[in-house]
Amino acid sequence: MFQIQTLQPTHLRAPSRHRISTASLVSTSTLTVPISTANKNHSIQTLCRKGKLKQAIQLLSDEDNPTQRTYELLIQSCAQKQSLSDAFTVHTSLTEDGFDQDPFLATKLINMYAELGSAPHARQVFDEITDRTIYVWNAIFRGLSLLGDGEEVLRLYRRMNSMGMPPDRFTYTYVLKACVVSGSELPLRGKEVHAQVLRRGYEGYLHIMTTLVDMYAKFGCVESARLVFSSMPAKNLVTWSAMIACFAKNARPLEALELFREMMRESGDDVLPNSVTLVSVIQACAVLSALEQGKLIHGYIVRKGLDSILPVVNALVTMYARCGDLELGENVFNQMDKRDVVTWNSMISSYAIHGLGSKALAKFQEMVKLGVSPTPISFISVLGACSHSGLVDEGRLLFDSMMREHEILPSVEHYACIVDLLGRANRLEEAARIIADMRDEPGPMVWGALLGSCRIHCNVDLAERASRMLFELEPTNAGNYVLLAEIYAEAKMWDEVKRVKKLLEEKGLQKVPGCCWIETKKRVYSIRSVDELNPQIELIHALVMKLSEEMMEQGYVPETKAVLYELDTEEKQRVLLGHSEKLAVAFGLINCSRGETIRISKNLRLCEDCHSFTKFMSKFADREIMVRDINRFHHFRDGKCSCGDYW
DNA sequence: GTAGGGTTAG
Repeated sequence: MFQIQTLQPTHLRAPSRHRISTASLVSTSTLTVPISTANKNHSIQTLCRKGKLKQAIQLLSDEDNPTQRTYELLIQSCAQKQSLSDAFTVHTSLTEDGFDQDPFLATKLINMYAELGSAPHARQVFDEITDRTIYVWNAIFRGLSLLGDGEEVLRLYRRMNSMGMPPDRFTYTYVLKACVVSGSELPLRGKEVHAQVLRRGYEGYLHIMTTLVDMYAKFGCVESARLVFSSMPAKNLVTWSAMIACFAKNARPLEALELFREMMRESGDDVLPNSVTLVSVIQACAVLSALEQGKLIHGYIVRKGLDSILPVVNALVTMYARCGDLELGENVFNQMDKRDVVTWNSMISSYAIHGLGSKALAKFQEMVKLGVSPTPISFISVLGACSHSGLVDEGRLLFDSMMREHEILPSVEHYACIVDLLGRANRLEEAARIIADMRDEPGPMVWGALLGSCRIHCNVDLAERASRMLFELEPTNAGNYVLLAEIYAEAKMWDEVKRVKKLLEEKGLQKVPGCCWIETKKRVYSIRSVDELNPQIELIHALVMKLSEEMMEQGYVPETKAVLYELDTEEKQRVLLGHSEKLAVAFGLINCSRGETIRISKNLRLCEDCHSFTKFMSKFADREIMVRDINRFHHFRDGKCSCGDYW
């Protein structure tokens, strides 16, 4: 446990009032003159402003009467320098000089300790100050939220309420943020705070309402976010950006783009998008595989001179790759005059989703050689790349190098990658052994990776083991039940299929419906199996049916094992024909011009039948078709797929 | 004296 006693190491210096000052005597050529207190305070402050903290502290030890302002600057300087030891020295001195009950400085100290990453020290300052002004309360809320302890913020917030201390407009923004960071069961708490905001008449405050939009967004409560957003009579750029980000991050990319257009239309020149807004718009294009839209946005970014802002350019690299145009992504990457680790990670994962494992590996090595330290995400990306390309041994070596060469402790995410890598390559037992040897609890991601591999290789025994864990760890994730049912279906264990489907039903869960997006003529369309809104839907269904029949005459054999019903083959084939990606392919054939690549993105993994259907179609209709599923890209051309049927 | 939205992966 953390030793809070270390907070005020009084041994660091003797109490100032009993000191015999030496440095306060400045030697001139002829005599020694004492510097006045005002001058010394001024000098300490100047040193702080110049970033010379050590010298400032040195001078402080000889100053008998440091002022509040002097301590304020010293505290700020410690935070800037990220020096906890200097912070202790300053804090000790401040206490000895009798400022420990000064609420102004207590606020600053709490902020400082929060920025230095020490919750216990921030907390101790808070606990020891008796005059807790709203600034002091807000500081501890801010600090603990920043450090991720939302639960504690909410506990303290309740205490503040019961003490009769009224919150102010700042309090709400911190407390709402705390709801987000603490995670568990929190939409409910967030709602309570929301209700309080309304009861106390704070609904007119832009900051608070924007924070509310963001809070609901982070919980995935898109409708609640939208309700707050719509209720706001006045909105500024941050509000619009928060709502656009909400759609982009919560699988509603079309609405993100729509809202962006609405913002441009309705607000005119009053609200012009900045880099933050555009990052979300780029992400939405990426999710949709909306290449033309993305290019338009890129053009806008260049015209506005925002093309040197790293988050923007990094998002562009990813966007082009996810839209299927890897080369454009590479161009952006190559033209950048500065890059950070995120830029490299973006490029590595771009190669990963295109199945170009060796290129990803080369980029990773180039990055390391240039002295850029890989982050945990770099490893997730490069291991993912190995996984998609079947570079099993290379992946294993990388995994082993994490700790040895880069001092990065593999997290569950990395274990999930290595399990996926081995599992896909049908080294399932080896994967299971790695799980058994893990020091930490494997967690749903790892078991999920194993179950996914069992699905590919139809390993019923291991699948049962993995899903037992998964049902316990995440009982409401429908995907796990569906995967297990598919494995049973492939093994023709129909009673088991029924049992799993019943489980799903009992829990009131539903299979996530498949959805595809396709862009043509600079517009993006969404396509679902059941879609009354699409005026062409009947035509599309009919075309899929006709094409399928014609292709079967030429040798296409429907892969019926993904169908979870015990039906005869013909009926199964009918079920498969309703899959959204086949509809999207047909939609593309009708609506995209000849010679234009049909680009589709999908919210789930591509099923095997759709994969072979699309492969066949690329030759049959002589069209290039690109499909991006949840994991990676499939580039179909002339009857073959870029994934080499390994996905 | 304090506040709101964004980059890479899964």
